Amino acid sequence: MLQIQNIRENQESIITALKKRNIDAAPMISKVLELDEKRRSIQTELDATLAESNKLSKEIGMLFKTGKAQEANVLKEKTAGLKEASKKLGEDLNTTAEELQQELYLIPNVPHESVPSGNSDEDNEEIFKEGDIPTLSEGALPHWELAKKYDIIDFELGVKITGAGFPVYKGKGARLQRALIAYFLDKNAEAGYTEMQVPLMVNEDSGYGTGQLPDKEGQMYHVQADDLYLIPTAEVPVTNLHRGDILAESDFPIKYTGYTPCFRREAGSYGAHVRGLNRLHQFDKVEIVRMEHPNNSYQALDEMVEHVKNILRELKLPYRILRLCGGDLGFTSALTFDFEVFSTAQDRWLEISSVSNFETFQANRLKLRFKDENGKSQFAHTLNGSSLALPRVLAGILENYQTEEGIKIPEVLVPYCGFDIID
RNA sequence: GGAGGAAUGGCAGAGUGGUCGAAUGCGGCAGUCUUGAAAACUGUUGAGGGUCACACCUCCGGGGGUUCGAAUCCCUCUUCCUCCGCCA
Repeated sequence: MLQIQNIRENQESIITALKKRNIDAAPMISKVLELDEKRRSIQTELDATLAESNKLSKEIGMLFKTGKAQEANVLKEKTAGLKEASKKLGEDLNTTAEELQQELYLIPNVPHESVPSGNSDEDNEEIFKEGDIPTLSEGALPHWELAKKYDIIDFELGVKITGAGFPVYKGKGARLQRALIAYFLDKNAEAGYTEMQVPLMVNEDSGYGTGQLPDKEGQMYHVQADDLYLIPTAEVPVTNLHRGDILAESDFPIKYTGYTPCFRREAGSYGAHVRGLNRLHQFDKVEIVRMEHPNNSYQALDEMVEHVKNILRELKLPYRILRLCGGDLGFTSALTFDFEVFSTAQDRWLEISSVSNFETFQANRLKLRFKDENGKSQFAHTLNGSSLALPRVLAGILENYQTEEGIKIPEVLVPYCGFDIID
């Protein structure tokens, strides 16, 4: 959520920047400013009314104390009108503030200056590419065929017990997945991220805190009986760890990592591109989250990008990095880099990580602040990234590492797996 | 799930209708002293709105009510503690 003060002061530049997202924010902005104006004028009027009524109450108290009950009763009558007025003003204030809040929820984050304009993922800017694309032998298979051939992932079994998009990992497939999780967590810990195990269901406040609500209501599984949401990413519970906090400057940087299953309804996505592991309702992911001083957040973002690069290098997977264009940028993000692994057998790029700086957009909703050097409260910057999303990394490994003898295990994973080939 | 008790500032903990945004202690910050540190002493120290800056307004778990006036009384929700039940 954008800060109202920021909108007041920079409306022109905000509207210009939001054009990169292909939206004309001018009507929203002027509505917000209008409501803000209205809110403040009601507030001022209410304050004056309350001040008057507080003053009278004090006088009445004094009069009763000194035994002048009659004079007090005269004053009492005067308060009746004030009371009525302040009640009405209070109601107006609430409705206006609520309306303002709802409008503010609709405005996405302002893209960073480096974000290119564009309409869709076709306009994302490739900024880095690395790793050799393997030459596979004749008859190389996509991962869903490999999964069947070596009996390591069973999609039909998942359908039986739950439904489409909930695969069952078996034997060496399960072990490889667990190895990846452990390997990612170890790499993250090595880089100074503290491992956290967090709840997989969150309340509504947490959903609003990181921006999934109200924007992406339909994408989360909602447990209605208890009004809880299954997390779509560890970003939600981990970032909300500091909801409402006022940190000291010396608390920065705050670096967390966490492994969680993620649940996404992904309503309405079917077809060839969602086959196998490409898109699931439940998948595993290891996430990194940072809370930073605003002066340092872009350096932190670079560090996160470098960190993910290192992991992919070690796994020896061919990958590229994209700077997302305005049209593809997430609602809450100011700048996002996507990592994609090239899946040779599918002959396409698969998104495996997304690393973003939200600047103060989430912090404003979370009320996550810190005391600056002057002792003033300021919003912190929040960032997060996948390091990494499991299914597509798994798909990439299965497809790129397949040989006639079987699927080789990347060297760094062998100690975690306890075997070096799936055959 | 049943029965009782509780929720106050970073923490501990007073406050049961008016001068309480709230005593006191600890912690934090600044200073005095000291070669430096510690101790001691002095001062300072919640958040939000509003204003050029003041004034002023709101907040004592959340919401609602009584009253001229609520941290204090009433209703309700949530959470925590104790006991019982169930249970990985």
